[in-house]
Amino acid sequence: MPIRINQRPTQRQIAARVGVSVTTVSRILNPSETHPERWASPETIEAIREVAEVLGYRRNSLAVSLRTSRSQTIGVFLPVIGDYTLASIFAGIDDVAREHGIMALTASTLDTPGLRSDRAMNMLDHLVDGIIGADAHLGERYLGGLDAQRVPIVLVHRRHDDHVSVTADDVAAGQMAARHLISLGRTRLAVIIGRRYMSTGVDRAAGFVQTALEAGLEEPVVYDHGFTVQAGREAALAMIGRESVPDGLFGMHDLCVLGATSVLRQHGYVTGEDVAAVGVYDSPVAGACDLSSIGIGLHNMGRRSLELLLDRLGGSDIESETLPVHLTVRASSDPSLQRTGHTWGTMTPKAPPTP
Amino acid sequence: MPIRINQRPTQRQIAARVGVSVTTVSRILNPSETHPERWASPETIEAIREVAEVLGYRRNSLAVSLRTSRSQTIGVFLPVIGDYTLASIFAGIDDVAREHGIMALTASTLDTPGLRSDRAMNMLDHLVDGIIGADAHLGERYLGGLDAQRVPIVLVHRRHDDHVSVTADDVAAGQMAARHLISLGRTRLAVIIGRRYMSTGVDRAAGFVQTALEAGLEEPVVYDHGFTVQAGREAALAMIGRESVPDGLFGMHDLCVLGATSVLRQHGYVTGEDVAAVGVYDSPVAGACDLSSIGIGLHNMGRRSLELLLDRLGGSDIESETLPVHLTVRASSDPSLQRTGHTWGTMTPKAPPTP
DNA sequence: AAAACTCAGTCAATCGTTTGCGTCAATCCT
DNA sequence: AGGATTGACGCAAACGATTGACTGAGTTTT
Repeated sequence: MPIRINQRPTQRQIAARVGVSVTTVSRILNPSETHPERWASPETIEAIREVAEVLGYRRNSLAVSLRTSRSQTIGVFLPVIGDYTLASIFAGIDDVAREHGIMALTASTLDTPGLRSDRAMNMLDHLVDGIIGADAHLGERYLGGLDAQRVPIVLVHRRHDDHVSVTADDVAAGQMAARHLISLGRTRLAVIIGRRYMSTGVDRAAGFVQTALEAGLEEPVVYDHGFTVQAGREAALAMIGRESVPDGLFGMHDLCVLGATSVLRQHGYVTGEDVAAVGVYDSPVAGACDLSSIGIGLHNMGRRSLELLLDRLGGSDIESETLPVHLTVRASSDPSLQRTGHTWGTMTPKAPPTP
Repeated sequence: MPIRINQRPTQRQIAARVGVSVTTVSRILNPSETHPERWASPETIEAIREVAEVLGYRRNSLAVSLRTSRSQTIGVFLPVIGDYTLASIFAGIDDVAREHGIMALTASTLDTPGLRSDRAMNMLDHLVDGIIGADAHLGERYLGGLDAQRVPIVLVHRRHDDHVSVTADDVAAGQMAARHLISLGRTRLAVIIGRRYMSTGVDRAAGFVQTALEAGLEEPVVYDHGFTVQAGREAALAMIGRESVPDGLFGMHDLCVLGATSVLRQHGYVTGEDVAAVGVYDSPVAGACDLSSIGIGLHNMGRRSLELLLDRLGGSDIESETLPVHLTVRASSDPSLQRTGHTWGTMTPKAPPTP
């Protein structure tokens, strides 16, 4: 008896084997929640279940989607994939997707709106039930071309007035960073904000600058070179070029702070002493490099975004959420803390292993 | 004239507007490569094109897939998402996918074979045309349960005898690391390999150990705590616990090396001097932290994996590929190089900004 | 004993495309 | 002039599942 030769078994085959109609098979194999009626006798049910089992039946999601116009699929837009931050958010999304048997179609859009539209079209062709966007730009409609298709959209990480979003409390993060630096006696502050279209950096800078001004400091200098290591390097070079190296630096991503401090260090500015540095995301490297950082529950942020989208798809009204942030102080801002990190070849005396 | 009210326009609507059959519409709107015959008069073609345009027609990929049993969709399995390495590979895959109008369904499997099978089932329900797996385990069949469904599989990053794979030349990477450390006069070597089921770590360790032995050194100690920062910390603690801190350390991931050196540093072993450290992947943090590292073209690796899969789907025979690796030496292994990295609060004299 | 009500199903349409096989006129060939 | 070819299309059956409407036998109600 050939169980499955090449093709996947279908309901029709089960129906034939059991001697009922596909209707009955369909009704038994996935009882609708709304009408959980008994559509068949216990024996028939048993028979269908058994044949399905032995044949290794699995429903064809595509056929279901076509019929029901619900694809159990969502689209996820990431500005870049390959970055810890976005990938972590996606991990949270993936988590919830798995729990709900949903598939995620992913596309990285490189923060290029044109690319985003193209890929959105592509996704809609696959009838995604909803979209999660991590690549919103301030001052520019998010997927404006998709108005006609009313597919629910939830933004994550970056906010935009047009849509519900799940973001960190970025303003609070900025305030927190500024207060921390000020409490350490730092007076000449600077902030690397990523790009001007990213609400994350903009909001953090807003809180940062506001707090600095309220404390009577000069207005912090804002650098918008990006959020990568390389961007941090460029920002640092700019600081050096304009001969205004800050004594307190806040960067919107651990990586750009590391990039910046590496260049500053090259020019003689010792991190933790000459310049206190604070990053964001509290990524693993921050821990390994003794970088003070403001942690954001990225994984949870991803989770919430899909949970909200699912609520929305379930018919509920949803509202934007703001997640709390917290600061972890390390030696990069407070040199009194033990340094564990990458102090390659310093003159620090070697200690014996602690017992 | 209502252009599209709520539903997406269909071929039927176009057919009705133009006054032809859906057959003709279908044939015009996507001429089959095999039979590029003229199915309609120039005027009809023009009319169909125009109506399609004005209605904003887009074909329903699901319906197409159902009919043709080709979904233009692939499944991608990642062990973890949120890691630079895997995310970069995925970025390469995503690139090719975009170029070919293919959608990628992603699932992270946390290196748990059961989870992988479950999600594979899910993907097959969506009729993925093929699968790319970055989470193969040595000594364990990869997706063995999927034999009946003969869906093409290409492995990436980690190899496995059962399938074609695109990997880095991991053995060479290990040899390269060992030779480098040996050339620096290091004699007590150790290697952090990730987990024993990862061909990456195992192969790198093989090359590393072999080279060390050939050079007449003692056999390097192997640590298999994992590849994360935390794993590196644990490995370092193990080294200290067994009182055999190496003077040359090779770790299979920049992050675990950073984790390890941070702990070692805490115990007085200065990176670059007491212990020369080399990582893998040459990630941005390696640059920022002056970590010597063996770079692998991860993005390209991802690209090649999907390109191979597509070749396979196109009917070609495909073979495994091995990509070259290259070492970038920085201060973590060679202290004579300029240190730029995160030397928080050292006593290095401050230099004036270079002009 | 007729009406009403379950139970255990079936029928057939539908989702949006694709595609092998016609068809019907006009034109071409010899 | 009669057969063959070509151009321009249409029919209808898939693909695999869902679902509102219906049926026919048995049981209960009044």
